[in-house]
Amino acid sequence: MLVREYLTEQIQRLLRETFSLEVEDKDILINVTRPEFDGEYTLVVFPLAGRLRMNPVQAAQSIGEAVKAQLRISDFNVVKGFLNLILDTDLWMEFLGEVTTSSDYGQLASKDSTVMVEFSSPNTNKPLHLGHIRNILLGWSMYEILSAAGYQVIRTQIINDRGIAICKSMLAWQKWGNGKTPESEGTKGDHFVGEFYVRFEKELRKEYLAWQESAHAQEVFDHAAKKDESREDFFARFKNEYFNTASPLGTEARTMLIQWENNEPSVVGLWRQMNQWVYDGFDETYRRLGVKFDHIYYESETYLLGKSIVEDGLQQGYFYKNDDGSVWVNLEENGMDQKILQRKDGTSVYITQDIGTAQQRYDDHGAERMVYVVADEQNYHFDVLFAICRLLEKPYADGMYHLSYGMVELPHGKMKSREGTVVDADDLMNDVRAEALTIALEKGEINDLPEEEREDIVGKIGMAALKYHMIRVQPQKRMVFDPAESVDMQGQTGPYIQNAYVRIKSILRKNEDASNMDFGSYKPSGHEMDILIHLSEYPQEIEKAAENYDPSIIANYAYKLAKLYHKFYNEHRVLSAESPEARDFRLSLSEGVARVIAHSMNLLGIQMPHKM
RNA sequence: GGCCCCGUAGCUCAGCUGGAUAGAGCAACUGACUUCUAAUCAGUAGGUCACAGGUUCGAAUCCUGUCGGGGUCACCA
Repeated sequence: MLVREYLTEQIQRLLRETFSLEVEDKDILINVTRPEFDGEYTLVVFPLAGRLRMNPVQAAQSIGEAVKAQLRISDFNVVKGFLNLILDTDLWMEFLGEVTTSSDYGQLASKDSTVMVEFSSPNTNKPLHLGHIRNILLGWSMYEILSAAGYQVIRTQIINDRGIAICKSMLAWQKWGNGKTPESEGTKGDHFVGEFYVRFEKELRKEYLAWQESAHAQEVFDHAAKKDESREDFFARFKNEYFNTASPLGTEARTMLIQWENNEPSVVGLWRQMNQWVYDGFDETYRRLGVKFDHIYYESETYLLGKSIVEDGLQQGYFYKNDDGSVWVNLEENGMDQKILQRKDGTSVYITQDIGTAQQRYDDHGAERMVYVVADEQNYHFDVLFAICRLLEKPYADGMYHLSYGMVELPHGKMKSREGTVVDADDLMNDVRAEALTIALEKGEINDLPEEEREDIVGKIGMAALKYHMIRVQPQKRMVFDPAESVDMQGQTGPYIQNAYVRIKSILRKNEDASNMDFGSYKPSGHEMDILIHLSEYPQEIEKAAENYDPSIIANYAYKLAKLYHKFYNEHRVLSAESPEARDFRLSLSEGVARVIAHSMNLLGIQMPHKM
């Protein structure tokens, strides 16, 4: 018995049969009744009144009478054009029975459609940081939410394992690594490689500064600087060009890239080795975050397919060749610019791999939709990518969606690796865990548990705090993250929601008589009704979160449910209720809340502890 | 400058596919643990929903413009 579904269908039928009015689902606007009025659900009659040729109050009154006579509605009242409905208690009890017994409340009917979700997608030259965490959490919860909404979902990532960046780390390791390995240094592989990337950048900067004192640099400055431009501004702007032209280190790195593309065994061997170190490190971080992938794509394996699609597009006249031999696409008709797809030397650019990867994925899995979880700084990139796929009339073009999210910033501004202000993912997880441990020890509830169990609980609490903190904000909003204040554990937080669950589990553990539940003619209180109503909203919220690609909807839903339960808990006794019927009802209600809390939090990748 | 996103309480955010008197948390203050876990609850205080027009029975929500913040407009990824 899905309450909202029942109301919508039945009112639609009733309007047709009793009022000869044919209306669509979407014209039946049903809200949860505001607390200051009597009722559980409210039909907004304004849109219907005109079509019934009545004023809103009359219309609401006559619909109310019909509804009361024909449906499982015990009473109604009319306020202006709002028809407030009071449903039969036994309908609610039936609903509660379903929540507590069926194993799949919150699992929507299969939609028989495959969706692919791409997330994380790191570069292989640096460890994961705060920004990746937001990405990974969004991607993971979209996977869970879409699955609950009835889709077949494939989790994927693209690993940018080739290009100049990884060559920088490789070169630095060759030059200054002295044969060290993550094992020899006892360092996590991704951090190990990241250090060499940083080392390279440091040496490059040193080299660049020295070069700026040379006669050659003076010459370049005299020629290329804008009028009134300071040396400082000019050389800041010139950095990339320096790397690509005058820099000895740059030359070495580029040479390495060419050797890689030519499959030079020594270079490819080193590349494999360093990437493997990174993957081992990433795997550990993913494990701690509780995420997995079904299919991992590597840029090194798809960029050639991208290049061949570009070639085909050129043959078929979708793209054009410039005088210098570079290949372009003109998207001006779509309100975008012209975009390069292949350099004049025939090498591919960033977007090429995405073109190839999309095709590869469609061939592999036939997904009708592909969701890309990528920061909003790449909005334009994805507009262009999707436009190109439409231009090429790819069958998957219309199912592509960019789940764009705002950057995570620190109180002082953006994270900058150069200034050492990057918040490392592993460090952050350690911090929140430590904070959770401190609070748990103060409370003392879990002090007597075995070490292993305690670790498990503290880990769940810390991760809940971190994950909830990041998911509760709508994706498109950028967020400021203050590592100094770490993450709260009180108020609207993950642990607050876990606490409601733990309280319920504690009650259920103490309940020895879990045999037949008999609610008799128990009439739920206002607080209890609020919980029932909110429980009944759950399927719709999942649908909404899936349609809008917005996990924050579930985060807010779960919080409200926990809040309602805490409130109820403080005002009602469960085990020592005033009657056996009340006790049975409250035990059931608690059980239902625990199930839905666990289910909804699982959609966010958050696990429940049994004690805290 | 063009295009995109954001602007709601001191701070962090809900509410936005038009509905009733705009809601939470944090911070501040006041209460509630011999009573199923106080990581909780109850209360006080806090608002020109950035601004100005428009659309209509009704606008925080939709449209237009303005202002403020961010992103992007690379043969970087």
